[in-house]
Amino acid sequence: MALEHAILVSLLEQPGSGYELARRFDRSIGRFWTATHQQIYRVLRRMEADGWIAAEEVAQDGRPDKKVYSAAGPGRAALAEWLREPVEPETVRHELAVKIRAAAFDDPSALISEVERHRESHAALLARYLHGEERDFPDLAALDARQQLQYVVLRGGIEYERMTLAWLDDVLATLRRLAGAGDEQDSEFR
Amino acid sequence: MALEHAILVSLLEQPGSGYELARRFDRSIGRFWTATHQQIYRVLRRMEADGWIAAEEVAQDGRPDKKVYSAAGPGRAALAEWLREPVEPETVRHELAVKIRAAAFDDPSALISEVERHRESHAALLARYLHGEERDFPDLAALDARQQLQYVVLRGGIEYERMTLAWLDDVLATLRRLAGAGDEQDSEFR
DNA sequence: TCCTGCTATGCAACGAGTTGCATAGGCAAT
DNA sequence: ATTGCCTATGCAACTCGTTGCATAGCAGGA
Repeated sequence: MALEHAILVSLLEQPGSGYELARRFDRSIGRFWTATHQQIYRVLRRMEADGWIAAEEVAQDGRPDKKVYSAAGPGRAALAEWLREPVEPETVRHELAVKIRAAAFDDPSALISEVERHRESHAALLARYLHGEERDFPDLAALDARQQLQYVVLRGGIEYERMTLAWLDDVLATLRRLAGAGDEQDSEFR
Repeated sequence: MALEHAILVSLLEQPGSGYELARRFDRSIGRFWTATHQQIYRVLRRMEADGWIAAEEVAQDGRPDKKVYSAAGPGRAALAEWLREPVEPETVRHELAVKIRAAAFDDPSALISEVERHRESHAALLARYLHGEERDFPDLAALDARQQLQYVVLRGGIEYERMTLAWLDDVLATLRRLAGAGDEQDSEFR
């Protein structure tokens, strides 16, 4: 499990409460590691019990109190140890790929609007990444080590989205070709 | 959950036993949807109970009997229904991306050999994809609908691996630059 | 001969992840 | 006034996924 490590990294970059972490996982980090607030709260409690992180109660006005966590020494040590362990091969779950192969046994044209929706959401994400690139990394010469590593991960996201967009266009062309051919075949029976 | 649907697609493409399915998930399908034999057996039993698939006991000599499953009518109907439902946004788990950001709080050079190993395994996978492309899709003009859809998924895999290789080179260059800078800084203290 | 490995299926236990719901105050709009 | 949304945390129940182990016959090599 690496959720604990993803949380540690996030807390090292910036301390925060469970709620704040959940929102970070919905945004930036969440593009590389997803988690719900339930998971995060549970893991935070375990990590605090293990001494990986330290909590501080913070009173707020007009809002519920929050517990702000930050990474502690044992947490940093655990992270360093994890870094030296080999990663297990990524488990991939490409639902759309399964659907595309499934379309062979049904009507391929039924998938077109679905793929178009995917295309749009990937295009929107790419735009957000590019915006973040301009905003967070304007001066390439002035980046410290942490920023350089954040930036190379962002570049990976950008390239992934570009590649995915091109592939989805390829998929759409294929589906439309098959839908067209299917129509022609139907018309032969008239 | 889409494991059931991935299994249905696989059985529609070619009937098989639980064991055979598990091996397919280790190979071709497994690049887009992973599953262990335990999961597969459990889901197969449920699907058979629901009438989605039909089983036939097959005696073999020199080997244990096997149960060969094939997709039944209700299974096809369930698949068609699923095709019309929108997919939930893919849950991504990019452990390496987390590690790269974590490296900012430890020694970046400790990650280099890890990334190199990843690079090699992606290069090997790309080679296998390209080999499969030559073997399974030599005559592009003669592909039926099913093959065209399989091929467009394979093209996605190929482009993904190419993109990943390029990104890992980018990551390696960044890590080496940081490792070099770290060494130089150390040497200033001598 | 023994050990390893392959085919083929399965149980039991655990850990990870999801979903629904609850609390509780504040804010803004209808 | 009521409705709905936001911050902030949490319980309980469930499903999904993983790991370890078991059986059982056959094949091949040390």
